[in-house]
Amino acid sequence: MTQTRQRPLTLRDVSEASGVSEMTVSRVLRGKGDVSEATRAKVQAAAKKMGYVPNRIAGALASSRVNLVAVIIPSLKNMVFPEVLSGISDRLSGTGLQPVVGVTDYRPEQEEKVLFEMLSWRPSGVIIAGLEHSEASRAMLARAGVPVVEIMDTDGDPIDAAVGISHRRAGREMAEAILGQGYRKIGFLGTKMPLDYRARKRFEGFTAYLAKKGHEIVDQEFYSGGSALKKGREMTEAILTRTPGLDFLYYSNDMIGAGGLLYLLEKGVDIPGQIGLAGFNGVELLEGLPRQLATMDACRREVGEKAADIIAARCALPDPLGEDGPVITLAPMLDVGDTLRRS
Amino acid sequence: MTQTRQRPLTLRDVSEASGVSEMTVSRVLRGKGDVSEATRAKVQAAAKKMGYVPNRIAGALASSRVNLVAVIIPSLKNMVFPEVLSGISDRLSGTGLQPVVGVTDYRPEQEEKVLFEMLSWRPSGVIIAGLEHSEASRAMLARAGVPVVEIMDTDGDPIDAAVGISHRRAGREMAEAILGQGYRKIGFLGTKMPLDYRARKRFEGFTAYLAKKGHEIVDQEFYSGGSALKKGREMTEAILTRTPGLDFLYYSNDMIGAGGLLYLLEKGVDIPGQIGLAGFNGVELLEGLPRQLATMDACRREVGEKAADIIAARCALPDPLGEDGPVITLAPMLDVGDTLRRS
DNA sequence: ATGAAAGCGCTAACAA
DNA sequence: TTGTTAGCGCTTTCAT
Repeated sequence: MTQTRQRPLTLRDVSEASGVSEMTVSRVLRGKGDVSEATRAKVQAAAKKMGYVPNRIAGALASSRVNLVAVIIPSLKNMVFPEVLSGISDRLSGTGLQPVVGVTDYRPEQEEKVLFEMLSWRPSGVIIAGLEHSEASRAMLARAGVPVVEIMDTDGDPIDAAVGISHRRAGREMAEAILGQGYRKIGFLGTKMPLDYRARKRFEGFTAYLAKKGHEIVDQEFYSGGSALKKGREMTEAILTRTPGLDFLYYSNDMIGAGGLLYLLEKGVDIPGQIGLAGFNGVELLEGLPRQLATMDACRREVGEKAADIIAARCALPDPLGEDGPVITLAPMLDVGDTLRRS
Repeated sequence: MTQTRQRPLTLRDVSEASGVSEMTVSRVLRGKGDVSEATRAKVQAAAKKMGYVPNRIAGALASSRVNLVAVIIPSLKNMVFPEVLSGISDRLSGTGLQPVVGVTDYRPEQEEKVLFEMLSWRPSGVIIAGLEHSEASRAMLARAGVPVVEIMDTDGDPIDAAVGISHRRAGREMAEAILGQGYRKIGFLGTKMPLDYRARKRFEGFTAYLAKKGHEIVDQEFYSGGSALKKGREMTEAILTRTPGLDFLYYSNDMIGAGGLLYLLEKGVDIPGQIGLAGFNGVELLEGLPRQLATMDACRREVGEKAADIIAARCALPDPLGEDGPVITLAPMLDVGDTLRRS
């Protein structure tokens, strides 16, 4: 490694190299204020030649402005959050704001740590998954003095703004569709995740609707860890061995649903005649399966986009905290695919 | 939103609230230096009650120490980088270092921008995917004055340290295995990504070995965008329609390979008798498929772990740039699965 | 064990 | 259009 320089360059170095005052160099590099074309060119040439990289730490401290948006999500491993992220970064690009991602692993203590860590960099805004946070986290968010958007869920009390779907409603609508097609002996397969509040809300909405119509879930199966596709197979086999009469399987996510679908097709089960299936999320993967699994789209990209828009808009305001942000409830879209219609 | 406070709290606020000098408060909060138990307790109580969040910007400026490691990767959308990331953050946790992720979308200009942006926060180290960077990027990395680890690939010239596999060798070994099983009419299916150097190196290694043995690829098919699983189906159909005699399909990633596998099984093709298949990456998903697709593991998790270890170790050194870091070449592991043996 | 002073590299505000 | 001065909120260093 050709170590060109131990000490990073400062504005002063550029100033000396170009014979222009630090202040003017700063102006050129930020594109603010009036600078003559000649000076501008001279400074830019010098900065570029030296390979000057500004020190945002100093800049941020001096201006008390940080172009960072903290994005706090539970996981990167399941395709849903990367899509949200991509919605966020698309909309943020061009606003001068930059997303910075923190991952909580669905653990509240971890969320607290990550949040503290990120807030200590004084970001311009926070986008955080879910409405359930520890007391300490809620307090930090409320005091942070920046716009906060809670995403993915609107069943609850936002601290500030929120963008998402109602998972209770998603569960309810799925139940409605399933009963509507005449399925009655319904099994549920999900994650063993007491802290995945959104999965739980879907489950609640689902069972509540069944109950209202005088039905209930006949059997259920939970898993944790491992390859979701494989777990979907195994759970499907397990639940059908235990309760052979089931005519519908509702999976808490598309990946395990896809595993179940592949398993049942191999077994030669008539889908959706003998058994109907549905998942949740609307992941792209489904398009390549032998049958299109019924699912419900959580509008992940759109959630990210809208959240980013809210942050960007409020950061542009003179008083970003003038009033609470909006609560935007998107409508989850049922896609019956090939596995949820008996007609 | 109950806006408790407009101005974030400072050390001074905690100092006043606890009746202890700023300096001592700082010592308590950082756990450095000798502070009496009584003072410590008093300060901690005050800070906690007020909900003080330290200002790292000021801290970093004053100490010229930043506990951030910049991690720059091409994409979050394909399961490979999330695994690398999780390896990184596991190993970094406990060292006091925090990963910060930037995404380049396989675009060199974007890489340059992201890198500049991250370096402007003066991170303690950089982990960046690939060995191919623009001149400007290489210059920035070389001048950054911090350890740099280039990951995923070791076929080339690292700036400083590197951890990865040889993709040429991965391609070569796959070719060897395929020819070894007697397959001769080989088709290649990949991404239309001139900037995915690693995919290209695998391809080169693959074709070079075939050539050495007097063979060559009979047909090929490329795609871009869309659901990889679905594209895998479509490409497989396309290539076999055009060139029906193929007896092996080598896919540049497991996802399109999985799509091809599902397609061929549906068509009733004898796998691996009539046609053999192989992908690349060793993704978890494969475990749930009807047949285990042959693949080659890129050791993603391990790459992340080793890269993080290198950074952590060198950051702990008095002179992190004393000498160039190591180049660690991991051995890609061939997994023949169920689709690459005729025996 | 605690405090006081100086300054990290930049930018806001003002002066020229 | 350009330069000067005074901090931003912390930590370093040195004194007590």
